[in-house]
Amino acid sequence: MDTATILHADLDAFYASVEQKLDPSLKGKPIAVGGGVVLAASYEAKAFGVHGGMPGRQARALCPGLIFVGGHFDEYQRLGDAAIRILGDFTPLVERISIDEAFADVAGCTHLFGPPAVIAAAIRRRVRDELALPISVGVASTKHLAKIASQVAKPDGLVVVEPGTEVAFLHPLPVELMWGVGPATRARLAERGITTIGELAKSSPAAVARLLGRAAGDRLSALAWNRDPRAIRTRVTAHSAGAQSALGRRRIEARMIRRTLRHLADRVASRLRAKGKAGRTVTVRVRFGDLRSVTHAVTLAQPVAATAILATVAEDLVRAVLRKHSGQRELSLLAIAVSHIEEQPVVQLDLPLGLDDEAHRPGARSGMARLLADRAVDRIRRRFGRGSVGYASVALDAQRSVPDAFRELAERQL
DNA sequence: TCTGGGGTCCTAGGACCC
DNA sequence: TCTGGGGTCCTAGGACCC
Repeated sequence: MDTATILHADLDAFYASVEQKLDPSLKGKPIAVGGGVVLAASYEAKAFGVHGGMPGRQARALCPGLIFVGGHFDEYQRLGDAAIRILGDFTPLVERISIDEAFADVAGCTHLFGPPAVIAAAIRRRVRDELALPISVGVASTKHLAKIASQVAKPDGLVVVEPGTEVAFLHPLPVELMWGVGPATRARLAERGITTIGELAKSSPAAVARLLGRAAGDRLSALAWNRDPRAIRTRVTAHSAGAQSALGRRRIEARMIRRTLRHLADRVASRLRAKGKAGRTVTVRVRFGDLRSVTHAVTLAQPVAATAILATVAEDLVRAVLRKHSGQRELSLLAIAVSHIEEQPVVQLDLPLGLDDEAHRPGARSGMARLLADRAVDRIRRRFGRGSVGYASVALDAQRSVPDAFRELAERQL
């Protein structure tokens, strides 16, 4: 690894920066996107301890001058895409990892644009000039190190780790800057007196593996010596799709569970259908009033993409969970996820409905009929918008804490 | 610090097969 | 009577990331 051609580009406090760009009077002020829940905070707000996921009132208590803004979700998508496109003007080797963050390998384009550090500076300039947004970039020989470099560069900075200086750069830094070290791992390492990446590097890999498990131990030991060459992956598709809904604290009640699961199943299944996919494993998560959560899963013989079937399977799973935890009185969250996703060849729309065995049972609606009904709904929504048609009981449910537009920003390509 | 939503990966145990 | 090994799939839970 004697070249440093990997870039990691990361828009700073992205949603909040977009709001400050759209309304310059917000510049330099502590702002939070959201209302009941903080979806994103500006640096000025973060300085007070405000962060994403925090309840609005708690944020207001921490930061009395905090300004709440509603959120321009379409703008986030548009500007995020535009920033990634600027990377793409330099190289096709771009791996986007979220709406506001991507890796790029510029090894093949230095003859056109100059050394990686020059390219990184050009990218930052273009994002500033064309989009009026701050962006930090790290340049290094590996993805992981480039990512750490961009973190160190924040806000609105550039850090280049020259070949040969990697370990000297890495070792004084705290372990929690490593990808994969969160609160639990940090605490476990700290018990052993390990707080810097250098201290981790000097611990025996066997000891680290005993502490954190084989895979995590091996990986972190490799990272600590910058021996983790991962390739840029330009086409990454998700292996699962899910949706969840926080409920506050509600008494367990069948009708409310039904409605919530319908809505979640609709979100997940329509995404699958839009990509011609279906999944065999259905997992539900139930979080109780005491915030303890339980998952339950089933793998089906046939993949599902029909809303009604997914909803029914999910209801059965949730019922089983509730039977097993009959002491619980309240729910705080329900979630559905579908995995084992596979291509679902487009079914012949003109196939006679009676072909499905299920249809021979009196009163049963066949899987095929359900899929056809879903497709009709999908078409109407494409023409007239998502809210134009849906399950009536669900369409009325407008009191969700997070807007669907915000959820969509986090969805990954299936 | 218990607070939102969409994801990934790992571990461990059990079932089942050869 | 319990002795051996390897592989795959499934489920539940945990940690982590943005």
